[in-house]
Amino acid sequence: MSVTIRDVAKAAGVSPSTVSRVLNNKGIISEETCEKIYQAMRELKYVPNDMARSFANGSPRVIAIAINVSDAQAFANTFFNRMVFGIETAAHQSGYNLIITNATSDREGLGSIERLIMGKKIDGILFPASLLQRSFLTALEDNSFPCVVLGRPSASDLEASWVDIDNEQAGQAAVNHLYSKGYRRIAFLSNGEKELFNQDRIAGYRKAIEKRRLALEEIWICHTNSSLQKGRASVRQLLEGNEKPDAIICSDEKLALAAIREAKAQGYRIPDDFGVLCFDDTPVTELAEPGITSVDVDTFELGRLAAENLIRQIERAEKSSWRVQLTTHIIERDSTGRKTHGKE
Amino acid sequence: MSVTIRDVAKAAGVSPSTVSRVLNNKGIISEETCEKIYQAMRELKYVPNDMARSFANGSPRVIAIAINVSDAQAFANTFFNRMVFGIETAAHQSGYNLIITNATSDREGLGSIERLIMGKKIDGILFPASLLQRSFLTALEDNSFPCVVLGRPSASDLEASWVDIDNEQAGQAAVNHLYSKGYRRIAFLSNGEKELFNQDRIAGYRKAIEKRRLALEEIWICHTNSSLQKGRASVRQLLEGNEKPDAIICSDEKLALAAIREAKAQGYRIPDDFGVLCFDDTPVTELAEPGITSVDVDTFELGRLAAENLIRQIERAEKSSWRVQLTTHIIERDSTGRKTHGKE
DNA sequence: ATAATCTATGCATACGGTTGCATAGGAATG
DNA sequence: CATTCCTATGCAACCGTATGCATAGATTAT
Repeated sequence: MSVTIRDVAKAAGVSPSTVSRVLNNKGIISEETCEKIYQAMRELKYVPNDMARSFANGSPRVIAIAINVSDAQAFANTFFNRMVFGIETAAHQSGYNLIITNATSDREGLGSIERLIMGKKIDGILFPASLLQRSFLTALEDNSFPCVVLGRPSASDLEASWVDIDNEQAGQAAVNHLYSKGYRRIAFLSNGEKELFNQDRIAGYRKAIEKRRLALEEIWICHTNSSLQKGRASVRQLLEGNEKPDAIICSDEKLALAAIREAKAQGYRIPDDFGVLCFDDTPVTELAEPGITSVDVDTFELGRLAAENLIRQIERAEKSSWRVQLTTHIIERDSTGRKTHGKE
Repeated sequence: MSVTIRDVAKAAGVSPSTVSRVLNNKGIISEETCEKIYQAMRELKYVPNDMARSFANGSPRVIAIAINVSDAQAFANTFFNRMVFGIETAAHQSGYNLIITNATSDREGLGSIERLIMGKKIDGILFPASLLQRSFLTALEDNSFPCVVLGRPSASDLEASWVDIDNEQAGQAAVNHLYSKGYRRIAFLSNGEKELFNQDRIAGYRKAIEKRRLALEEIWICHTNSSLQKGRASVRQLLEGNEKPDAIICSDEKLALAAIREAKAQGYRIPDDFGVLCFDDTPVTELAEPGITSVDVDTFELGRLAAENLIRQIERAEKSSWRVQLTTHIIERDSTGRKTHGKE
C-alpha cells in the first residue's frame, strides 16, 4: 500500500494526530516538530489520500456543473466552453475539483445530479438556467444545498443565486454603437419570442431608442428562429416595407449572416447603406465578410464569478441569494464600419 | 446526520454487512432478506455515501480529462467540446464521474494532475497529446496508471494507448472526393509543417494522388499558418504559377476561406473553376458562402471510445496499449459542388 | 511555593462501507 | 443417523484522516 499519515508519524517520531495538524495548520505545533514532520514527508514522498480526507471531513472539495449531452446547442457553443474554463480556474484556485455531469435522469430513477448530491460526492453545483426544473431547484433550496444558476432563471420568484450577462445593457449598447456610427433607423431581429434574454435585450433596445428619440416602429422588432432562410425572409419584409430600417441588431450570428446576404441581394452596400450587428462573438462573426460587429461577453469571467460565489456559499454556508449581471462590450468590425455617415 | 447503512440494517433487522452485500450484489442473499432490505432503504430514503465507498474500495470511480486553460485554441474548438460530451457519456454509462482539470502545475510544485493521481482522487486520466510531456507520461507508465492519450503522441516509442482520427485516411478521402467531382490538379495548403496530423494528411494526399495517377507538383504542397492573410498569399502564388491547381485541400476553415476569397478575387468561380475543401466541420464551414465541403470527424465518438477504453483499463487492470484511428467522412457542400465537371 | 494557565502533543474514537473468516441451520450423502 | 457440504448471515477488522479530550511539562500569576 501507499505511504500513510502513520508512516510519516512513525518516521518523525510523533503521533498521527500531530502530522494531521501540521497538514491542516490546526492547533499549535512547535517549530522543531514541524520540521521533523516535513522532513519525513519529503523522505517518504507522502501524499495525503484525498478520498480518506474527503470522507473524514464530509466534504470532497468538488463542485459540479450540469450539462445536457443531448443538447446540440451547447456543443457548438463556444460560450459554454469558455465558461467551463473560467469555472475550472476559480475552482482550482480554491482547491476544488470540477465534475462535469449530464443532467438527464437515468433509468434507476435517481438522476445523476441527485446522486452526486445525496452521495456526498460534491459540495455544490452550477446549473445552466436552460436545464432548470422548478421542482429540482426548490428541492435544492429546501436542503440549502449550495447552487448557482448560470443565466437568469425564468421563474422570478426563485431565491437562487445566479450570474448572467446584463442583457438589457447589452441591448442598449447595441443601439448606442449603431447610433454612434450614424444609424438612426434600427431594427431588431430576435431568434425567439419566449426567451428571457431576447426579452431583456429588446427592453434595452427600446430604452436606448427612446432615450435617443429615434424612430421606433413596432414592425422593426421581429421574431423568427435561428435559420438563414427565416432570417432572410424577415429581413426581406423589413426592407420591402414602407419604413425601411438602416441597421439591424440580430440575436445571433446566423441571423446576422442572413441579414447581410439579404441586404446585399437587394443592392444595399454594407456597412454604408445598412449596418448589421449581432450578439456573441464567435469565429463566424470574425471570419464573415464583412466581419460582423458583435456584442461580446466575457464568458470566462462569468464562469469564474459563478464558481467563486458557489465556493463562497459552500465555505461560509451563507445562502443569501446573490446576482451578478456582467456588462458586455462591443467588438467593432466592418459590418457597422461606415466611413460616410448617413443623414445626421 | 444522514441515513447510514447501519440504520438500514437495523430497520431491516439484519447486519450492515448483509446490506452492503445487497448493495453490491455480492455473496448470496435470500430473496426474503433482500426484500426486507430494499424496503428499509426505501422507507429511510437511504443513499450510500459515495465518499465512504470510494474510500473503502480505494477507488473513487472518477476519471479526469486534462485541459489547458490558457490554451486559446481549445476554447474556440468545438472539437474539444464534443469530445468532452462523448467522454462524459461513456463515463456516465459505466458509473464513473468526469473531472475536468487544468494541466499546468501550480506553485506547490505538485501539479494538479499528479495530485489527483497520488491523492487517489481519480482512477484514470485522459490526456490531450498536445499537453503531453514525455517525462510525465513515462512516470504514468511506470506506475501503470490508467491513461489514454487524445490524439496520436508524437514520440513514437511510447507505449501509451491513444485515440485519434485516421489522418492519412482523411487525406485520401479529401483527394478522392475532389476527384469524384472532376478535379484533377489538387493542391494542399497546410497550417503547419511540424504538426503530426498535417504530415499524416499529406501522406494520405500523396498516396491518393499517386494511386489515381494525378498530377503531383511539389509546389502544390505548401505550408503556412492559420491566417487569412498568409493563406491568401499562398493561394495567390499557386494561382499565379505555371502549374495552376483546380482545387485545394486546406488544413482548416480559415485557410479555406482565404482560398475562396483569393480565388474569387482572381476571377475564379467556385466551385466550377476552383474547388475548396477543408478539415473539420464547424459553424464557419456551414455558414460560409459558398458552404465549404469538409472532412468531418465524429469527435463525440472519439471521446466515447477513449473513455470506454480507459475504463476498461481501470477495471480489467490490463495495460496493453491500444490504438484507435477513427475514419472520417466528407460533408459535402457547395465549395466542391461542381455542376459541370472539368476536363475528364 | 502553589495554583492557574499555556503550549505541545498523544490517545482513542469517529466517519460509513467493505470483506475475510466464522458459523448456524438445512440439505445432501454415505 | 453421522458426516459433509451448501446457503445465508453475522462479527470484527480495516481503509486513512480528523478531532475532542486528556495530560505532561513549562510558564505565569498569586
